[in-house]
Amino acid sequence: MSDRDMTIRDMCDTFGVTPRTLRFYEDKELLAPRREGQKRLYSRRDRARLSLILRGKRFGFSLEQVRQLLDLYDRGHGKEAQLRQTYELALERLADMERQRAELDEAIAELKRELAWGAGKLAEFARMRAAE
Amino acid sequence: MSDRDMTIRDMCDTFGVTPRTLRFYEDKELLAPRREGQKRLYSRRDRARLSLILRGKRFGFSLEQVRQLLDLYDRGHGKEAQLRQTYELALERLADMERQRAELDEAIAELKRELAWGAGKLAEFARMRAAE
DNA sequence: ACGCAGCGTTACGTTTACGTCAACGTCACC
DNA sequence: GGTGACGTTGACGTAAACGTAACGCTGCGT
Repeated sequence: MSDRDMTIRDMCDTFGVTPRTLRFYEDKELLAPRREGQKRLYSRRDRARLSLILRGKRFGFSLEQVRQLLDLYDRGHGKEAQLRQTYELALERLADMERQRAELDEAIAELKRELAWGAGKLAEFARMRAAE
Repeated sequence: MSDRDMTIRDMCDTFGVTPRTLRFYEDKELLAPRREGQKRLYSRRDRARLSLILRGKRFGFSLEQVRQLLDLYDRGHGKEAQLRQTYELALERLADMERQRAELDEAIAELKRELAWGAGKLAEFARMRAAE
């Protein structure tokens, strides 16, 4: 039952997305579920792709980048050149993410300093109340 | 000369923003420079506010949140209650930022694992070429 | 047979933080 | 008295990733 086709609702429940999102991804050519009459049917392969899409988003890839990666993956099934391209792109992304983390760390440190200052001020108020 | 009013261009050069940005902030009531005829003149106080705005942005506050903080700051000049509110808000932001960093770390680790896998595959290709 | 839940398409709305003209004013300078 | 350089307002455009109607078809339960 785990490898049967799923309806759009099943997919939404499984992956925590809305129908609109799935149709949107389809529109962007990230997904291409089978049709049975009007209804969309998502195969195991579609589910694998959706997993990759969502993972890509967690990594901060844009949908467009994800699409390129999926295309590469599809077309270059194990072919070295394609893998290398994917690899390079991921490396760049990693660099981006580490830059982001550095900035975030910096901002966190700065904010903590401000908070320490504020805490000091508040403690001052507390002492004033106590001394009165 | 450091505490004289500045023109919009001076501001842009000093803070690395565009005129459009300054007008936009004014529109959003984040800034309210004096006018001399038509021209905007930014006082030392305006510059201080802009610093705070940009710092807030680095912290991930939205402009709307920044506006609220500036209002609090203005109206509650040193009054404990206002300071406390600002403090609380900053604490929440800090929590957000640390959550973000945790997610980012997680994503980085995951991406690194994928990269390691890719590197392995690429090494395999290299070995194949060497063995031929 | 009736009604409604659920899926479908199409198309416009939303959010944030500005960018990008367009059309005009004004000031110094040559 | 042009010619730029810089300033102004106003309005529309942009990006991403969907949300939100609006309206129709269809199957299912009663």
